[in-house]
Amino acid sequence: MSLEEVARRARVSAATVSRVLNNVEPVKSSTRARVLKAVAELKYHPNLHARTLAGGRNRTLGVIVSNLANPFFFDVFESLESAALAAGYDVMLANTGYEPERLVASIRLMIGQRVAGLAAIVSEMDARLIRLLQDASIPTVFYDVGPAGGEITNIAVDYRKGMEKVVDCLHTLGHQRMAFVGHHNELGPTGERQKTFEEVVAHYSPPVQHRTVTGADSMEGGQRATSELLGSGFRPTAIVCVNDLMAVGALRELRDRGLDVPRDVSVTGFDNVRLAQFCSPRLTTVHIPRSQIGVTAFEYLRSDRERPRLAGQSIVIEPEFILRDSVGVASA
Amino acid sequence: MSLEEVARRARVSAATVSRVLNNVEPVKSSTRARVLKAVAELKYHPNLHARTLAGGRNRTLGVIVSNLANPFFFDVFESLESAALAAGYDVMLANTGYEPERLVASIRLMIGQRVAGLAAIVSEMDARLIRLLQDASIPTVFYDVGPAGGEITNIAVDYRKGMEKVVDCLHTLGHQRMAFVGHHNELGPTGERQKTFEEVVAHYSPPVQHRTVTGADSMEGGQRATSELLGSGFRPTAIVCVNDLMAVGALRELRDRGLDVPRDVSVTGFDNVRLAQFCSPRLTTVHIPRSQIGVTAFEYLRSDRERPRLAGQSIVIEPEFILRDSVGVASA
DNA sequence: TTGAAAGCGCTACCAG
DNA sequence: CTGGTAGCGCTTTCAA
Repeated sequence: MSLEEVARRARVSAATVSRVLNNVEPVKSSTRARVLKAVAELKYHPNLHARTLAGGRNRTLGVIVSNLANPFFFDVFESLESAALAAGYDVMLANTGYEPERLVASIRLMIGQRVAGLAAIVSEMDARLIRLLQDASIPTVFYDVGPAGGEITNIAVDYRKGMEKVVDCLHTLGHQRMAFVGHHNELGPTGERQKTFEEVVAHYSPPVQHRTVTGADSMEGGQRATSELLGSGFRPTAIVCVNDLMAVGALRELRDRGLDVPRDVSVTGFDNVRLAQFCSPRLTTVHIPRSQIGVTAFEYLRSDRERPRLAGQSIVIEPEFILRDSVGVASA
Repeated sequence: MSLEEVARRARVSAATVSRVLNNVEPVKSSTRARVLKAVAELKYHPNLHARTLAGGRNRTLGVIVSNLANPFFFDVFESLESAALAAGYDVMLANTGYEPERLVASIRLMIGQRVAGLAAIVSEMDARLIRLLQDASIPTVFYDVGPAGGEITNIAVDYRKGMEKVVDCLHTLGHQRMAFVGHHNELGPTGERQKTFEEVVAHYSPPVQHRTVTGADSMEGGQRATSELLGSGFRPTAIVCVNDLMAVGALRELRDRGLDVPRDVSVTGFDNVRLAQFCSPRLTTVHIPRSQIGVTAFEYLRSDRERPRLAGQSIVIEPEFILRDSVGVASA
């Protein structure tokens, strides 16, 4: 089933069918009608591969994320996608599950598809892969891969500031024994949160005791890490989690051990995903404007109108501390 | 950057480069090495559109889901994807957000891409769209679109049985005033759950009072629907939710109103997503084997080995009732 | 073991 | 307003 067959049936040339399908250039309406009729009768659907090959153009954007099961990534994707759709772009999504091989495969796929732009919202990006993308010379937006450079745009969130507020708040409430529940991936944004936590905590005097544990980026991971933490004998009065998802896991573990939040232990999350308001107690967290990230990424990827090329520049987004019920004054 | 250029640099023909890249047919290893070297130096990535066009074949499967923000859909997708990846297929994902236009667009996209198979895990599928897919003659697996037919495979879950267990359990515990929190989409699986609820509830004597409200398929939707329910003056002792996500929203609303679960009101979900064990109280629900659905869907889509063509047949999956903390005996 | 050439289905340019 | 035709980049016979 091809353009050719439609052309034959409508008794016109392939060129004309193409014009009708892309409604471009003048086509007599009677001809147009005849073509459309043939298209319908033959149940014809243009082959997108052929179209892209011939046209050279490509209105498809690629998005790669680390963990779609974490609402943070989904929200960023969703806002980027709807902005793109509204502007007439298609979006391809790839999920790596933090696995380097899948990241590589996804990048190759996107390059092979000759996407018009790529948003890499992943924390496991390494220098080699960045090079790969640069060499392919496809417009790329990264999320927190560190210093941008060349044709690369980098969107960063000022995690440090957010994390400082969290720890300061806890310290002010009298917490002297804190723990950090992070996840396995030390690179990128989540690693930065952990580093910041440890640095900030180290500055207090009298000193604040602290300890760090890690787990998978999931509710189960948060629960296990918390279990390990508590099993180690350390008795934190506050647990700072790398994100909301893991914080919900921490909440579960604490409850299972008969500990009350926030009376016995305070807990904080990060991201302010919707779940943070639906768990109980409601999570104290740091809001990261995910839809702003998605929309901004798209704005730097679209190429129809002239956009400022921020070569090597990083755009920084400010997070916002949100105090809710999961935090209270330090217990004995 | 094309095959041609690589061929030129390696001083071989395009055909040979193609052979090396697809490692097929005999190629002298010295030639192979030369080609690989040229590929690396040129940072060449084959154009997948050209490849698909020329080859005719296509190892890409399409998956369309209604709401990726609901873990149910994500879980099905994920298991299907990993089965597919392991078997050497690529997977394209499209999310409709329950919007009919996006469903149509997604289907057209998949057909245009000439995917090797399509899994439509959506509840808003209508007869017209099913025809569209049939006409495109692409192997398709539907999720609960009702009676299958023609080349179509349909995977169904015996919701009725699951819902009966839920209502029976509640009735046994003495609940005489029940409410159903459903979502806007009356078609497909979720509509069936609602219908079943109403039918089962109607059978009891003395009669069980009941009422149904609906909202969006999200935690917020569940909260709002519950708010509307309670605002109407009806005082259910048990709230049966169409799925876990909305049940978590119901939990939130009840807590906000100072009602204790399960002491004052019992709540049930459906699906048994991971969240059901991480909220509190833990949700009584019905387990739907999502990974089984994903894997099964893939098995009916793969075409390398001969598979039984279940024309017009429906395969049925059994759900399992899971009693947890969100249910208790009826309050006064 | 390798090369030449014929498409795959479509768009875009050039005539008419 | 419409048709002819040259590619787009790759795979795949068919010969050599």
